[in-house]
Amino acid sequence: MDKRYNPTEVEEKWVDIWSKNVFFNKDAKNTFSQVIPPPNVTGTLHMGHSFQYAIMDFYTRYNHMSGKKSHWQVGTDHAGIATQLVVENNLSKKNISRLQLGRDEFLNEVWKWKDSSEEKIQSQIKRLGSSVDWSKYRFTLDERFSKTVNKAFIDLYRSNKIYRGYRLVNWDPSLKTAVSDLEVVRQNKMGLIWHINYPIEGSNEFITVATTRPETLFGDMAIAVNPNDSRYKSLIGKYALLPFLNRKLPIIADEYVDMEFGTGCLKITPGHDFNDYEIGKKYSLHEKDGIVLTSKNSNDFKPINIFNDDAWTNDNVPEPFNNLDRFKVRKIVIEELTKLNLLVHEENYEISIPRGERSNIVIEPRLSNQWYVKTSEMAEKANKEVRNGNIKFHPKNWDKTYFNWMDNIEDWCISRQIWWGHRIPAWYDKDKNVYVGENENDVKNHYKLKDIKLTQDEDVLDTWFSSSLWPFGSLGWPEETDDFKDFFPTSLLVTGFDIIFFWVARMMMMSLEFTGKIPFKDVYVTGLIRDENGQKMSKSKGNIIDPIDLIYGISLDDLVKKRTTNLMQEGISKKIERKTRKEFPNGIDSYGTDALRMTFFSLATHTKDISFEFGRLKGFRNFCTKIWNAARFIEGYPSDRKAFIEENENDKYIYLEFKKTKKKIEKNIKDYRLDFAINEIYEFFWNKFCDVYLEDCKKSGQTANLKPLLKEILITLHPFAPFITEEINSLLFDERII
RNA sequence: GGGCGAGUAACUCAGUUGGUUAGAGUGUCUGCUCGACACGCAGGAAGUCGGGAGUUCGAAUCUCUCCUCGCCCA
Repeated sequence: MDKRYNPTEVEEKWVDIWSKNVFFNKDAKNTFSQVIPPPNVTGTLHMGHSFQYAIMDFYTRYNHMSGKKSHWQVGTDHAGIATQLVVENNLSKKNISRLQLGRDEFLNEVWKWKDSSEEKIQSQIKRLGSSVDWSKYRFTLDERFSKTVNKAFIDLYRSNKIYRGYRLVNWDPSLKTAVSDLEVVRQNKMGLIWHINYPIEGSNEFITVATTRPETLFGDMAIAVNPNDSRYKSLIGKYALLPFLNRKLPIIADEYVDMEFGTGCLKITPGHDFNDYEIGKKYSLHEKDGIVLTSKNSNDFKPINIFNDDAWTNDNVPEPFNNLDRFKVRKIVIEELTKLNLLVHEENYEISIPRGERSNIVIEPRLSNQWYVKTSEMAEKANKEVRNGNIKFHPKNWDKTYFNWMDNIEDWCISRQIWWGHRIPAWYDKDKNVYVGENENDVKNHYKLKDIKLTQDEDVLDTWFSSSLWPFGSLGWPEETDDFKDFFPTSLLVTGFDIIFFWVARMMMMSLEFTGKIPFKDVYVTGLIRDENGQKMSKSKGNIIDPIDLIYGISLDDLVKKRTTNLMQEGISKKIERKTRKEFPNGIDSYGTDALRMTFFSLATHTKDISFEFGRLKGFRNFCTKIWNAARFIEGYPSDRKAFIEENENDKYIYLEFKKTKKKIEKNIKDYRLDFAINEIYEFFWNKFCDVYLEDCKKSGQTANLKPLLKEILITLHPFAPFITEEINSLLFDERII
């Protein structure tokens, strides 16, 4: 054995072996299975991925070594909006726009990007030593998985669980697509609230409304007050006149209005506010000849839309306000109201601004046709499985977060007005009738259509729709494949708390819907990896650490270069460089994958935020060296003994300790406490095996047990540190652990 | 407004059902290049466990309350 352990050299050797050979207990009765949360093909993997993959690989290896047929399904996600944006940004650097290229040409570009990103991701997964079967690799937009997605959509549609609806959605005006509630991030900020006078018809009086969005007044359809509000009782039933347009707005009374808020009078703008939409629907507001009417017939409800898809004002807005950006309109509206003496008051007010998760632009509620999944019934079924304990969260407390959302779940908007994704399998005739099916022929057969012209829906599905099918789709569903039969439902899901709603909950709903089974039994919810100061790692903060750099090490200059190239804001690069040079004056050392893995395990505590610590990484690198050196020492005491035989007090002591340690580790693994487990093995190996037993063997000269004991220890240690254990095992015993 | 979580050694964190002198890694201090290992060995310092009150023979752990910080939902 070399005097010093050289992790990268050894690891590369095993990476090569493990990525080509699948270890598989093919005749075992018991199985263990899990699916990878497919990483987005937007670029490369980060610390969070390697953290979770370490845990997944641990359980795959551990279960394999326990004799189970164990399978870890690998794959990647097309990540619709995210990937499309990356490619669009790259093209815009060359001054090419998506529209210039056209749909097909643009998609070609995205596929090219996907190929290169996929290749990087695959090699990273391999480099971490992940024990997956590459022959079973799936991509969410490959032909087979697309069939799964289509089938799911069609089945849901034909069983009335998907519908198309014209209603208010979260609209991203820069991406020009609808996004789901979950893709909207709220930002609280100090803003302004304006008090505006609306004249009362046939009098000199005014009614004063308070609003944070004066620019939407062109879409106003009513004024609402609380029926118990004595200030306004006399006005109920009268009309207010909308400034600039003189549209007659009914003054309606509804308990919904909070008397304490603003003036106690709300302008109702059903086309541009979710709460107002509900009120508008309740009273079926509709405009006729400049008068807004109410009715009991919900079909009458017709909200007024004042924006185009880019959130510029449309023709429902008069001169000089039309064809302008919404923020400009706001400015002019305020100016003109002031001129008319209708602006009463303006004050600071804390507002909550909805922004697009991806684009960061202010989201505009917008009326449009979209596809929805009915969720309430599915959610109830999923909840039951959690309540029954058939699906368990670890740590348990996450079920509260889960229920908090599921108990208030809304229908899920699944259509997106982008190009990269699963095209919605729906066709329209010239009268806009909808036909859903696998393809045009299938549609014509199913609906018994004659030779009429059909056009396919332009939209694609929300990425999370396909992801929700992943646990069974990736295993072959709807085909009854061997993998599906053997490995579904899966045993375990390892994922971050940030996607419990996006993904975990939706997989449960879809899995129960299509297979009648739960998708997984245990959900191991991990925290999110932060930097050493608990800060979220991000390019703009300049605190990103690439797991590969921890494995191989990186020079200071290269690290600075990596952190400062391709920044969105060029200005911050100096600051990032200064910070980086101060924090890593000598760059980053090479630590090796085993040390990184073990660090992750020790950090896998039950907290939400996990600060990645170099101190700990160093500690585990030292541990690897310790293991190597102990083995090197033992190598010097050849022995033919195959099994450990208790011959003296020292032997009795260590073997008992070893048994106790193994027992504790097994319990920790069952409880999903790898942080405890790694501490147990660390403590045993260093403080008991090395410091006590080895020293004692040196003194007594009774060394025949060293090799057999080391062999047993290597096996226990293997899922924690697969590379070094496999290497030592092959050097000393000329065998393979796995 | 509703929900969840955090505050323990210089730093980052454990502390699993309340039980001897509160643990780990890193850092730090002293001494050691002696045949596995200086990425090491031997030894040491370091904590009024956010504040206050209570329950208990006994509280970092349970209860109440206050302070500070974070996240999620509306």
